[in-house]
Amino acid sequence: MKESLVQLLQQAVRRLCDAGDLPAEAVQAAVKVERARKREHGDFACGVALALAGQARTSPMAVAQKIADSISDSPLVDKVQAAAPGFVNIFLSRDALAQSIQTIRRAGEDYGRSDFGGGETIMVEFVSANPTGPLHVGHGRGAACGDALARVLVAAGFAVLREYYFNDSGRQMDILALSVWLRVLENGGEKIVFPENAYRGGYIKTIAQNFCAGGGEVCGGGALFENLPAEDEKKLDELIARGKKKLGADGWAKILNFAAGEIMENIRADLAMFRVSFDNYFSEASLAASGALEKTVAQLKNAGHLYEKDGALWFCASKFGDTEDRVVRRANGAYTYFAPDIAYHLDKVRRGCKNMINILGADHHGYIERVRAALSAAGCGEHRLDALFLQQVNLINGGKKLQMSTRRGEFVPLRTLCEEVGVDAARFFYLLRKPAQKMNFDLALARAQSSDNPVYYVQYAHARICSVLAKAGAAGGGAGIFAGADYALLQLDAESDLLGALLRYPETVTAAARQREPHQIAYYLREVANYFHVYYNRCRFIEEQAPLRAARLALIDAARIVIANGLGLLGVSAPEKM
RNA sequence: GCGCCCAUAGCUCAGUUGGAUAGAGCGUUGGCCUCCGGAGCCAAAGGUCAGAGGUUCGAGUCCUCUUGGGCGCGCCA
Repeated sequence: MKESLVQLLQQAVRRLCDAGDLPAEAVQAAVKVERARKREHGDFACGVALALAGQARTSPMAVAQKIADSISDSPLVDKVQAAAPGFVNIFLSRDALAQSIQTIRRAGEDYGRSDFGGGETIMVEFVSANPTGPLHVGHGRGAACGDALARVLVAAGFAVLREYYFNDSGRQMDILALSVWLRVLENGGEKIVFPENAYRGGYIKTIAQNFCAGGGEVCGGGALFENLPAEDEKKLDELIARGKKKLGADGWAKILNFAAGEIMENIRADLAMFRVSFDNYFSEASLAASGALEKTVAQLKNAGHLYEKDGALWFCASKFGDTEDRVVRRANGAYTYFAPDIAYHLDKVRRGCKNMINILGADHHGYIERVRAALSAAGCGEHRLDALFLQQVNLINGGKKLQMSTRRGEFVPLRTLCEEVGVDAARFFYLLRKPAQKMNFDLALARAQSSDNPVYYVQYAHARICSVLAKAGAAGGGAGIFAGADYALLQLDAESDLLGALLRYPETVTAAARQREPHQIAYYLREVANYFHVYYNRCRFIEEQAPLRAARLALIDAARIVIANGLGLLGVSAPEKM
């Protein structure tokens, strides 16, 4: 549609240049057409005349008039007008509009799909919360956004892989094991001093109980808390060392794996509840186990991108665009988290991902450059790695702003939010903000305002349409309620507004995919719902006059399709009744 | 100190790769159901788009600076 209009305009400009009405170089002017924002401005508008006026040394209005006059007839176009200060406004023909209702209804569930992505593989990595605690409302943003983006990309013609990467090794996991172990001892009646900076959440106690119930045994603490270092983090490390000594490597691993397993299982259940699914859960520990980690380091080393300094092994990231070099292996022989991350992203490349999008919290923004640098160093520079940074979700508690912390046990579980307001409202709530916008979260407020959630406005429009269609079907004896429609009778402003919005759906989907901004779909749907509700109040659909009735029912059926498809992209249900 | 993000109505936020008179929800005020679902519709009030320069026919949007806020800068993850 847009393309053919651009062509019409270009032809007109060329004709004027050939005729000498415009300077010859005007042919090269970029002709852009955009949706008109106001009804008086028609359906599409073009601003070339404003740009050409300088070259032509006449007023923009005169140029616009010339262009409007020399546009050739087209079945698409009803009329073309020049408008101050120099826009060319295009009004589509009723025929073109009527046909588009049929186009939408024929496409049905496929309306809005495109091959914009050309079938290219793209991996969306999101959530990726470590198994140290349940998902909280901060993770919910990543889950809602990542899942919606993945759905949008699928609709835009990409082959999408969804992946969850979790760090199931390293110090965090030891702290988790320690936390559980101490709670187990506590259950056994021992007197413990639970460290301030271990995992304090109540779920740790539950895991400890389950561990005991499952026959897990642990040795007692004894002098466990004597002579500990004063500094908090050192204290944890010492407790971990004592625990490992007491339980032995196997005993420690048993409790660690049990805890991580329980938490991961819980996370998966929460994600399923939140209607988020992954093609793959990728374990960091598996990279070491499979030898991929060693292999990656060797590969970089052989290529001459690693060097030793102060006993540590460094990657010369600064040669590949990062601001400084980064440690890959510490002086104590342990790898940093960066090393497996390199191996992981090389594995993505190995699996054929030309494009990778990592959805990360804004606090990880320095991180993506170094991984990119590593990809270039490994000769995979042509594989594109992008990050979508979601700004922080702050927790508001009694008017005070806290940052959510799994360690301190300060968070609201995602599950709690969904139980309070429902999955639809929760997902829509997250998707109502663009990624770069920070977000404060107050459960009490969310609960109080849940009935104001615009999701109901959109769902209500869908349910209303279904209800009208059902009634019309019943009244009309069932079949054929759309038969004999005369679309030329749709002459209300409310009708052209609604239809105009419906026609914008496909480009809204590709824009959301291109800009990685699923929130655009949410705002678009609110607009469509608004046009529908206005229409609903403006006239009756189940009309006496059959050709008009059928046309109106077809139009709202098209609206039903768009709303259902759009909500589907957001992972929100489109109920027929509410 | 360096880097990234943000600043739009009383509050929470949109604003289509620069377009015409800057929009919506909530809140406030006043209207609309004998009729397809009132979780709806209509209207009013509410703005120096943080500030100052610049680019452009045209700037909330792009560039520079200033102010104010968030985050990051570890051989933590």
